[in-house]
Amino acid sequence: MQVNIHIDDVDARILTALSGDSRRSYADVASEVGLSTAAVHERVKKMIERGVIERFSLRVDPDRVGLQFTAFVAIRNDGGAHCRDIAPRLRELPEVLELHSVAGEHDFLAKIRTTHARALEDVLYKIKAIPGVARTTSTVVLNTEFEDRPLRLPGVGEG
Amino acid sequence: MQVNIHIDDVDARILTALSGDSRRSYADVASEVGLSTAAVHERVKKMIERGVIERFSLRVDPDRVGLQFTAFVAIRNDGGAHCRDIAPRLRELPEVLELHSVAGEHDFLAKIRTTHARALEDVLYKIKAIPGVARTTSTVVLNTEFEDRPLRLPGVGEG
DNA sequence: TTTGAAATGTAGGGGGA
DNA sequence: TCCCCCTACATTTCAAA
Repeated sequence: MQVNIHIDDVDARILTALSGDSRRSYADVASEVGLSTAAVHERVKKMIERGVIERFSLRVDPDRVGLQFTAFVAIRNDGGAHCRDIAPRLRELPEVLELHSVAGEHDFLAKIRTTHARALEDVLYKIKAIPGVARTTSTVVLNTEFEDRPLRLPGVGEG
Repeated sequence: MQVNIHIDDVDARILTALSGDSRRSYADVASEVGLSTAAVHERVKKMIERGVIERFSLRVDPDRVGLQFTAFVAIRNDGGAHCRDIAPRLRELPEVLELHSVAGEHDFLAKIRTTHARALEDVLYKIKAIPGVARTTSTVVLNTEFEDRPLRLPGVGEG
């Protein structure tokens, strides 16, 4: 089954193979998907060019690099002229790992990671100081069951 | 400044260097942090052994692989005997990208990605069918401002 | 497919805390 | 003493013709 206009089934299988370990050799991936090394290399290159692959990255255990504390912070704006400027300001805070604009009661949902609870307080003060931010609602993470799982693409592994 | 017991400053700088592009050669990283290629290699190997580096991965643009729809789903359990079994059941669903046990009004917060809104409905039915799940509250993502940013470790880049 | 260039990964020796 | 770094080299992988 064709997944979409950006990638075909073979691309999807290459992405799946690499997402678990992006340092696998192309020869290794090639034997898994049934292509030559050069063909895999060519497809990876094209997926990078098309923006399908954004970058090769590294999964670090946050607990072991001093980021033991996680919280989700919902942010509501005041409906004023500053609303458009909130996201860029939040991007400046390294503790804000991800930021989503959301529908519903709040306007943004931020995933935040710090060394400890006390440090979250500092970040919240900074967020509340951003013009246009009306209020924040924090949800403290007790335990992260899982995150950053290897990719599971729709339509792969069903044939 | 020593970040913590797991890594020192040099490790932190290596992680920072690799997190933006994990395919950078060790020689390249070595010249940046002021070590030999072999020393960088050795440190990376040890960080893998100690679990600091969990894996080398790949950042894929979800919009281009058929995952255009994102939602956060808060899950409340019924306080019964099945509560311990909810997380493993949620792990079986590939659409659930991450799962956190949280304090507050709800018990779990799940980040879910599907092809479209209709597909989220299917996932929600599956979640509600899990024994112990009392109810779910979904927050639809309108736009992801940013996520999976390159690492910014506390105590790095301040010296 | 082939082939040169480059990167990886291992071994052994040396120096500083 | 112990830990870490460096040089050197064999092997593997890359990337273009």
